[in-house]
Amino acid sequence: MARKAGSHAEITGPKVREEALRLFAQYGYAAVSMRQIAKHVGLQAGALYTYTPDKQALLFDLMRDHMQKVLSGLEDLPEGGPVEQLEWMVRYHISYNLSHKDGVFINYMELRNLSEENHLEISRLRGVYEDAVEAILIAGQERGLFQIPDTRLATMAVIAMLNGVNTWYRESGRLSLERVEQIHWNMVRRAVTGS
Amino acid sequence: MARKAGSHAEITGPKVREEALRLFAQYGYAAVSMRQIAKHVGLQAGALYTYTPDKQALLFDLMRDHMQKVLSGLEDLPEGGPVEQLEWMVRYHISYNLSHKDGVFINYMELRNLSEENHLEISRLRGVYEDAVEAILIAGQERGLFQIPDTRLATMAVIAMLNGVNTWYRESGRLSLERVEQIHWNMVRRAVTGS
DNA sequence: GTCTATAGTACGATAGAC
DNA sequence: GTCTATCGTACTATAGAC
Repeated sequence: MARKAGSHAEITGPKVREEALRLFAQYGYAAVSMRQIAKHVGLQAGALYTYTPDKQALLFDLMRDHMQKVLSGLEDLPEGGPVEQLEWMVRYHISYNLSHKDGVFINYMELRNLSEENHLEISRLRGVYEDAVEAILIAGQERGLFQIPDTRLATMAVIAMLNGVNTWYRESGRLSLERVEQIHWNMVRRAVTGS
Repeated sequence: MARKAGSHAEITGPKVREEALRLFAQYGYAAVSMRQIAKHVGLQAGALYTYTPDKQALLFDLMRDHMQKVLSGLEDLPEGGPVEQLEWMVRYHISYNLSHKDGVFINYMELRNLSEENHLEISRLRGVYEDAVEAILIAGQERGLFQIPDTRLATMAVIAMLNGVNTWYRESGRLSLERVEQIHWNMVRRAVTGS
């Protein structure tokens, strides 16, 4: 297909999202201007509006895409007992988050910059993830494998602990990813089973 | 002392800080304007500069004050064994954070909006807190009370888990503060001792 | 699809009156 | 200590040319 010089929709669209994600994660949604995003993509600011109706929609799309990818990864949850499933969840959560730091970060930090409608949808998706974790804890509790006084609180505590990894882990650091996963699994296992 | 009408330094100064803290926590530093702060205090924007050299200094002062209060609370750490000290830390962390939500929140969210120099100082203060927690874990490890493969990782994991409470706890909710503290202490104890 | 140009608004910070 | 007024700059978003 013949195409005008400077027309690169298939490349430019993803690049806009990529740069926006990076810049939002680094400086925060409110602190990043459309001009700044455009500059990093190699466009004038006005041209961004070919790819997003406005700045808010750009943020929302990035956050929703992140959550949808996180949730679709849950389809690989292995069959088996709650203990095996919980270990898989711990490792999946840590490794997915570490390989998608920017997405994780904006989903944490930018909730308050969403419109009310968009906020509701992202919170809903987050709830689906929390429910998936809690379902494992409930199953283990019912079979007497776990000793958990409150499965919802335990769910939030486990997720919070695992989220913490992203704040300090460095690939060049002292501990390998496998070791970090393993130590966290040990702590989570002991926290929910007492053994 | 006679005083001009509208002169209220002793009242206005704290009120500026109070409103700034509230607004920064609610909307984010970058999204809040000096005009907005002034309006909530009952001033014109220019008058704010009687109380802070600029917006950045206002943020930094709020964050530093929060960390200094958190750290000065550590002076009440009871003498005794590592297990008793760790329980105290868990309860202190949860209850202090829940009673100073806005301060906790901006110290989490606004690090990236600090100048490099200010960022260094806040990170240093945070490090002092982390070191205090780790010292307890190290003491327990040395006495054979804890079984922790890596005390630094365990420190970060415990702090992350406890920080999570602020994201979901509501006073009007299902669980009392005491119960939340107690359940978390149980999980932390089991995570570090395996019993 | 991207550009230039711009409308309309808001920002942080300062100057000088009172 | 607070006000009014304002400087200089930056913002989101749109219009119209190519």
